[in-house]
Amino acid sequence: MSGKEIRRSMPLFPIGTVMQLTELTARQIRYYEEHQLISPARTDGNRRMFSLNDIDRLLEIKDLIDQGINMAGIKQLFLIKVQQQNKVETQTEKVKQELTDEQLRKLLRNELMHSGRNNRSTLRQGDMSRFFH
Amino acid sequence: MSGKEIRRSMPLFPIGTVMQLTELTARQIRYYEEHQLISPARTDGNRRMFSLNDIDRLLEIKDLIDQGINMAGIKQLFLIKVQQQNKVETQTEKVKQELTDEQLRKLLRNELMHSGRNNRSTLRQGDMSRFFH
DNA sequence: AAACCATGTTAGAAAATCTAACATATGATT
DNA sequence: AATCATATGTTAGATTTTCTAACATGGTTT
Repeated sequence: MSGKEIRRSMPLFPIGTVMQLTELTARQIRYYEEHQLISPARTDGNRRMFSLNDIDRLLEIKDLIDQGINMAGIKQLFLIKVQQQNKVETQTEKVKQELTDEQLRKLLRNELMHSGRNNRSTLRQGDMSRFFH
Repeated sequence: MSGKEIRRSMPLFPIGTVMQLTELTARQIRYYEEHQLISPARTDGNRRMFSLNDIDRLLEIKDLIDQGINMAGIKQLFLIKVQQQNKVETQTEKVKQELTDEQLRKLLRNELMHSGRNNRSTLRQGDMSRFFH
């Protein structure tokens, strides 16, 4: 349960890299943080460090902005998204409760093979699964 | 053939991030560059920017150093590695030449399904496929 | 011991990022 | 039309991060 791994939530990128990757300006990125659409980590020296998840989120934000949605709207959409997510999860829990051990094993095996863990979004795209080779 | 993608060769990480990820000091990283074991990109402002490939390589270097191999030895090993790689590739080429179109299609299909593109190393591990979730 | 190798440490300069403030274009509200 | 709010641009000054270059040092090799 230890060892060096890169997780989607690991803060790895400085704002300059994120600017390139998202084609957003530093001003925009900071503004979205100000409105709590993202919460990048900070170094000891107070520089923002972004994770892959942060970048995903920024791409989603960009998309929604392009669709004319404002800060408040985007915040709401994100809220709804987690709710949906939670709903799905408790639903899954419930189903699992009803399964026999044998059935459970099959289900888990299947779950591991497919679905890349949670990241299936309720909204549009914006995740980076399409990126890595 | 365009669009924003993250490639293993894209320079994304500043040296600070690489230090964390590899547990090498800045001094070490720069020293290895000096000896041409890596060639990180530079920003307009001359700051080093590392790709996933660079990080892989640094992890390999670290490993080889731990095994007591020196700069010259590592450089040689890397040289041999590309030669091996090239050999495999021309071999593959040759084989493909001899195939019918039908056979070729099958082979390509297979190649796409398995083997994550080139990164199977001749040496030990050191690639980051194990990292991402 | 002398030389060499890999790394540590330091100093001074330059680049990247930070916050805060003010500026401005666009669209909505009165 | 005048005003307001929103999202973003721009600037200034401070701080952090990274850079190169030089010198220091503990092990190895000769």
